Amino acid sequence: MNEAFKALADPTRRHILQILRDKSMTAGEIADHFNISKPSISHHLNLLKQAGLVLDERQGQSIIYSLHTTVVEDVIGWMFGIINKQEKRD
Amino acid sequence: MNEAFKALADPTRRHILQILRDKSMTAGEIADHFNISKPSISHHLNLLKQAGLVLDERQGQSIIYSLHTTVVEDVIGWMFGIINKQEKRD
DNA sequence: TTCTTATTTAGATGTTTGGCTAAATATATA
DNA sequence: TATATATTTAGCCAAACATCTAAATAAGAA
Repeated sequence: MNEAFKALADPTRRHILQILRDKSMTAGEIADHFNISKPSISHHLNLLKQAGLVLDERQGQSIIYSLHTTVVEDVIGWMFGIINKQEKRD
Repeated sequence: MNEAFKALADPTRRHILQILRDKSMTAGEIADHFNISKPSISHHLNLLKQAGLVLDERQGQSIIYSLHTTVVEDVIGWMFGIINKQEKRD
């Protein structure tokens, strides 16, 4: 989950997740939302993928990225653990 | 909220939050949980404070740090926003 | 006031990160 | 096969970050 927290620390990467929330997209479509070079966006996508926050799938020439929510749920769980004082940790 | 996400990206700082979940502590007591110099822990505490994740209060010679959950709740809200596809953003 | 304890500030250093351009790879099409 | 399109990889650089030691500040005790 450390990689996920690190991935979430960057505003561009959080924005990518918000964009993917609405619909899955190719790397190029995602890049079109930013004033950042495609290689840089590709690098961000790779970090998000390593963190388990997105999935990628090649479709012809393009690679389609989609949200993967399992790890997000894990992070939410961790955060709730911080908030809920009464609940005893294992 | 960007500062909170950045603060959460570091494992030491997340550990500090977990420690403070159980009870508020002085900077020194917190530092005793780590093999890191006190100035470094002090720096982490300052970042957590800037991010609104902890509060500090002087009590005599010591400074007591405590969890502040409001921003954690905001972050959780953001994360839920990522997960819940159906919910339309404003 | 002087000494001790608790904590932070200052300044230095090595590592990580986010961005870039240029080159490489993968696929589709002519 | 040759060319075009989509994306990633490689290599570079400046800024940010995590850590350290030494010095400064704040409060209490002698």
